[in-house]
Amino acid sequence: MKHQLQKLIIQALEQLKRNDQLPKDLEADVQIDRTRDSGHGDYASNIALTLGKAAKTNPRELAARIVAALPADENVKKTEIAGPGFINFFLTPDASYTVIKSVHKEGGEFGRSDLGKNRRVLVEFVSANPTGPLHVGHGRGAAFGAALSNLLAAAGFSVHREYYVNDAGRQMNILAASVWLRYLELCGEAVDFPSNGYKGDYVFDIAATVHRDHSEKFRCAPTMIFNGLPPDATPDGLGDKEAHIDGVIDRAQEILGNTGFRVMLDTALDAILDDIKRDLTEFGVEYDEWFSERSLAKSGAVLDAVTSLRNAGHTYDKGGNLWFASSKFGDEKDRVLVRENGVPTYFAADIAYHLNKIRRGYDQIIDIWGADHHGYVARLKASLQALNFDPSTLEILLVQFAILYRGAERVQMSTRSGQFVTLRQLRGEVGKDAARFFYVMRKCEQHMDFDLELAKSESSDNPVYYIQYAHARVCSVLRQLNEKSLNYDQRQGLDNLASLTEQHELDIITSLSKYPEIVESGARNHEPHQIAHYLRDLANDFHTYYNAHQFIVENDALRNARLSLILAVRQVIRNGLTILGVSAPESM
RNA sequence: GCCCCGGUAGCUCAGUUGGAUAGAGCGCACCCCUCCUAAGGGUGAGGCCGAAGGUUCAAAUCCUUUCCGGGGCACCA
Repeated sequence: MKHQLQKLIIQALEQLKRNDQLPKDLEADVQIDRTRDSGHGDYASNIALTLGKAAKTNPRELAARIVAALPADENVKKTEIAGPGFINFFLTPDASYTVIKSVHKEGGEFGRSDLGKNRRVLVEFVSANPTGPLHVGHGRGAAFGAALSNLLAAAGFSVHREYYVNDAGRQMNILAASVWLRYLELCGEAVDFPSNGYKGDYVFDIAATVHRDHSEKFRCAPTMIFNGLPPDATPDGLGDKEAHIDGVIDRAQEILGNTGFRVMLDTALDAILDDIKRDLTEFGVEYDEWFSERSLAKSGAVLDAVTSLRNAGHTYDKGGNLWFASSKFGDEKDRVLVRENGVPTYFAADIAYHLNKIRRGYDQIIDIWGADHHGYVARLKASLQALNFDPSTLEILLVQFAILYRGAERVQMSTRSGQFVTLRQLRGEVGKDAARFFYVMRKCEQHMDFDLELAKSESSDNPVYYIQYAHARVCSVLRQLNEKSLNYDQRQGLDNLASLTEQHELDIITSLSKYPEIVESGARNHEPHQIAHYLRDLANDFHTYYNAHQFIVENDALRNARLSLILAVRQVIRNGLTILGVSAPESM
């Protein structure tokens, strides 16, 4: 409808230009907005206000000319000029009813748009290090990334969902060493567990797997490991936990050899990655690809990336390290690519990864990161720019942590102690649907309070419940219909939409017609929360209607018309919830 | 020191990319079931859009300055 009105105005403007009532070279960006107040009609355009100056006429007079030049349209009942020069459009009732027919005809496809024109988008999200289970911070990235991907797909983009597996690097080595030490404990050795090691219970489980499969093959005396190492950090501030754990890793690699160390690492990686995959699947989050960091190093892509930067003349040696002059491209300072020991940094691998993404030919690349990584945005974009790629093809969205509350009380979390709230625990407590919905209720970069009590409550205070209940209620009405030995006659319903004249009904029809616009604007702005808020409003419209009117009435035509309307509501709720990854139950 | 995010009703937040009289939920005060789920609905009170300048026909929205919260970074992946 919006686009249609836009066309009408453009035609009117062309007409005026031909009549020399407007300058020929006038460029106009025709905006059509929904009115806030129904007294202002259904849609409004501010075109006369924006063109007033360039056309050297006062806006109201210009508006009058545009209206006079406007071609007739069967959907437009009348136009009015209002306020400082707005053109208000009033639609005919028939035009409004069309949306119900569209919903019935298009079903699950209703609301889809071709905004994306099939352009290929890669969305990378979660990508948590496989060093432990996902926690509630990752949960928000997962829910947001999945919802955004679905939303982009609904808006006509061809979406590729990807998880970057950090299966190389120091953190994995620390994990492998941690597993080994726990394994030694299982063998009966007494170990001073490093303060910087991974202390979660899952490390014991992995160690037990190693012990079961390899018995005591990797056993050695702890003194062989710890003698002569830099001391670990102590509570009084002495020692160095980083130097200590690095020492432990070196000893582990010496004592176990490559293959033995690899057993620790791979057993851990397999177990944790499997767990993460299962966790995400249960959370309703699916991926097209799990991209391995290790594969980049193996294929030489990391060294290629470094070489490319060097050949482009943007690197230099200092203090034994190879630096990238990222400050020339907007970063606040230069960054190390390859350390003096010859090991490329995580950053170098990240550059290689993004070059790989670009070479795969996506029109747009979206990274969804935790907000704690925001310092990396500038340097990564700098690297793409240095290699002559357009940095705007890469869009990095930062997701803030969610702070959990139980009622008014803040839930404490601590990664250090290994006692964090996992995503799995959260799902167990509030359920998948509530978790998915609550996570995407806010803009991603906004801080969020997640109230566990509210998420669990079965009342109208809880928006998930409220929306799902509206869906279930429609289903319930249909069951009632059957109990009264009546059937829904779609044909008759859609032929009698004109009998829907109650204000509640007209309000719902307006809401339904907004859905495609919400999908577009949500996709354009990367804001799935728009869908969440929209569904809340639609559910509210429905419950209000339900309370005010009977649907199962004597009059066949009216009854079927009303049923057509509420079935359309059910369909749109279902479509919206599907994008958010929330189920639409038939009964509750 | 630098960077990011936020400041809108008592609370939690929307606000259609700058539009007409700033919205919703909760909470509060009243009210509504012989009726498809009261797991619901209605009415009302409640606002200097943090502050000050600026940009223009028009600013909660854009720019500058400033105040107050929250988070992050300072050769670690």
